[in-house]
Amino acid sequence: METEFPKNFDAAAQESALSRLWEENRVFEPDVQAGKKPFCIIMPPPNANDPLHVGHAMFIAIEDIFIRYHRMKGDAALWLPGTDHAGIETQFVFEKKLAKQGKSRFDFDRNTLYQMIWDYVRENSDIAVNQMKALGASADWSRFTFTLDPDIVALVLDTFEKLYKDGLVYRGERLVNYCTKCGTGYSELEVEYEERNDKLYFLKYPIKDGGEVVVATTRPETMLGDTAVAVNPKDGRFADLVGKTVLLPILNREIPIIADEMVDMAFGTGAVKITPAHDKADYETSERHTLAVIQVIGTDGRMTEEAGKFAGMKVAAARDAVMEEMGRLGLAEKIEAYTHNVGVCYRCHTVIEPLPLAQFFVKTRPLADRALKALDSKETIVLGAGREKILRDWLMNIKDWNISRQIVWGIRIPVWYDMKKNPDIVVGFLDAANALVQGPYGEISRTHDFADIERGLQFLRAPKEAEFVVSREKPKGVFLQETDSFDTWFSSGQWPAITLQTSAPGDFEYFYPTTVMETAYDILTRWVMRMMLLCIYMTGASPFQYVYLHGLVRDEKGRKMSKSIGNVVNPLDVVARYGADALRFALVMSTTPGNDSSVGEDKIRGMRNFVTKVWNASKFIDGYANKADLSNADQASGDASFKERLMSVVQDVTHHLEQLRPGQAAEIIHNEFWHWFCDEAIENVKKGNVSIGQARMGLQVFLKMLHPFMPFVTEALWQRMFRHEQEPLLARAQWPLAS
RNA sequence: GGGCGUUUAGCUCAGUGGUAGAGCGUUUCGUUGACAUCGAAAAGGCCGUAGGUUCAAUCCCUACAACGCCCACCA
Repeated sequence: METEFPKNFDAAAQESALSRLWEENRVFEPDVQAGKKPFCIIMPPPNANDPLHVGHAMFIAIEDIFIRYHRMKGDAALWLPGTDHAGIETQFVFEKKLAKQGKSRFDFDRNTLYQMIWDYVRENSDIAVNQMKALGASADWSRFTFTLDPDIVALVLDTFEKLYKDGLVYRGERLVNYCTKCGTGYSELEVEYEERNDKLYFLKYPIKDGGEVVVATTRPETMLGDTAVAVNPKDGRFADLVGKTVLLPILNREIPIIADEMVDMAFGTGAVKITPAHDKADYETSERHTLAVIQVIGTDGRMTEEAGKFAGMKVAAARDAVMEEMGRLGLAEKIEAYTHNVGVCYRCHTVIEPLPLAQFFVKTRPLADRALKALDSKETIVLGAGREKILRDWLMNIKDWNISRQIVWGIRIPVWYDMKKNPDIVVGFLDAANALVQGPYGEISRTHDFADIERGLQFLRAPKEAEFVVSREKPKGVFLQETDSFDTWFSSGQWPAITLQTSAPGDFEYFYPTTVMETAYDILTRWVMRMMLLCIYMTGASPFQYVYLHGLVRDEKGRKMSKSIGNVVNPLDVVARYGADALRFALVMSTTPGNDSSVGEDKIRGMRNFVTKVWNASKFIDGYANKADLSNADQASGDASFKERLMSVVQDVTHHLEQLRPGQAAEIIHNEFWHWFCDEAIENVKKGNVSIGQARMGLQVFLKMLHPFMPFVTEALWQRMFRHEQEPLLARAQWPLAS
């Protein structure tokens, strides 16, 4: 006997039981068979230890719709989940935790620190996964992958070795975007620009033969590292100065006046101080004129020994001190207010300090050309309000990718230095008393054993000429491994290829290239582009056919969600109050790729009402059908037109899902179910114009169409009303055909 | 400075070469059993501005404006 039909769908009480039902029946594992069409989405891996925010809920809703639809269609649908170690973010969070305990990362040797973070991540790593399950994500959890799984790491190292052998990885000294607060360098993509109100300082530099030249700068403290003054060769005002020598104030260093096209005659005085170590344009100029590179700012954000008496001062203090000194010398001409854009760290918004550092770079030009070809040939199609053009723009103007990060939490670069051959490599390590000892290896090794240095190793800085060996095993002899680790995106950029190579035997051959990559547009370049670069290089094929870029979720007033405004929607709170189905539908209905959407509580409540509507309509049909005598297959005058309309809805919904338009599909189902099926058709059942048999059949069709969007309530109804028929689980039922 | 996107009902957003749509909000009415987490009805839009193409433009083209994003950037 059926229990009495409950008045409402109790989402909170039933969702976990329904999840178990699906998991027990292994519904989410793809039915891999020859002849079945593969459909594969690689889940964008959330940070392993982060709780979900509403953006995650968005990708889960959209991807789950695609996956559930294709599963019902009979495709071998694989949604491959995983999490990311998120190197910098995670280490940053962990360091904050350490700071609360009055400690820092420099209190621990690398291995200890790595192990501590590992434990911390492990402790929290189920958070994201359980929350995704709570949202109904029908991913194949049996294939779950973590970026630091040993088999994944092995493949990442393979790729590095291959790139190195192919000459696509090199070690080079460049001006690296360095954040002195985070203590690591970044690629171009992690630098943001902010408008700042600063000052433009006009400094007089005496010329050796007499006279002076005035230069304008926003950073007077870097004058200590000047190695030239440049003017434009076409600038008549300075024609007779080119080739003369300037006596750099304070340090009294002799530097040349050079002519270079890079100088804008109209800006400032037309004469520019050249500081190769701390300005990108100046660095390039120095390469053209073979000028010395003198680093006066260190990675700690303080002035170096090269800065003479300013050594040890922080940059801001040094700026004041230098200007004071220049004023005393009568060489400060004037100071103007000046507004310009300053590069800042994308994460902590500290001003980025360009510093000369030897790092590993990936030569991106040849990789980008192949990615462009994949776009040209439509091997990969980008959906998202014109964002393919932005991607193309990046690919056409791409710069080499700095993949070195000065952090512990990540995959350590498999590069080794023979310390006997490279005594000038600077090492820093914790000695027996846990004190940091640092200096060139040649000197340090006189007073410390190699084994002690190796054990307590904190960091190692090799000059760009240092010889190195690429190897995942420690070579025999006195070798130390590079202490930098890979940019997190170097491993996640290989994600579609490497996960499928490790998930299950045959997966790669069957599912690669994947069908859809669905993610937020704000990581188009950081992630999607990198995946195209690396996966095409690794496999020869672009990793996905379609890129579906969803927009950012904003609050009901269109504002970005932020902790300071206090408008952050926590998806789990919403699930607890309104159910996962309501949240999913609210996020998806009427969204289009590439455009932001606003979601407030009103919308979620409205969709919860829709869930209730589905429940109640089902309840009515169930009760009505039980009373009616279905055995004599009654018919009614409106049955034919009912079926016609139903089939037309099926056709529309299917069409939009095929076209990757879940927002449109959702809107049609919503409107047709509510305003046609309920408001008209059910009323016609009451009037006898439509037979209950037809309505019951229609309900089944609607439940199937609704299932990808709101899996829980529809499965609950299916189990109650239709489970005895051929299809025991709605999640595996056959998608309706528009016939 | 270059590029891209957006502009539709009070709000948040879909959509279409041929009398404009949804949710929420508003107004009026309705508590006989699917649903008040509801139903019926209604108000509310020269579909950013100005031109052009077309028999016909909210939709295609051009220019402009506002807002947003990406990139570049003169030290």
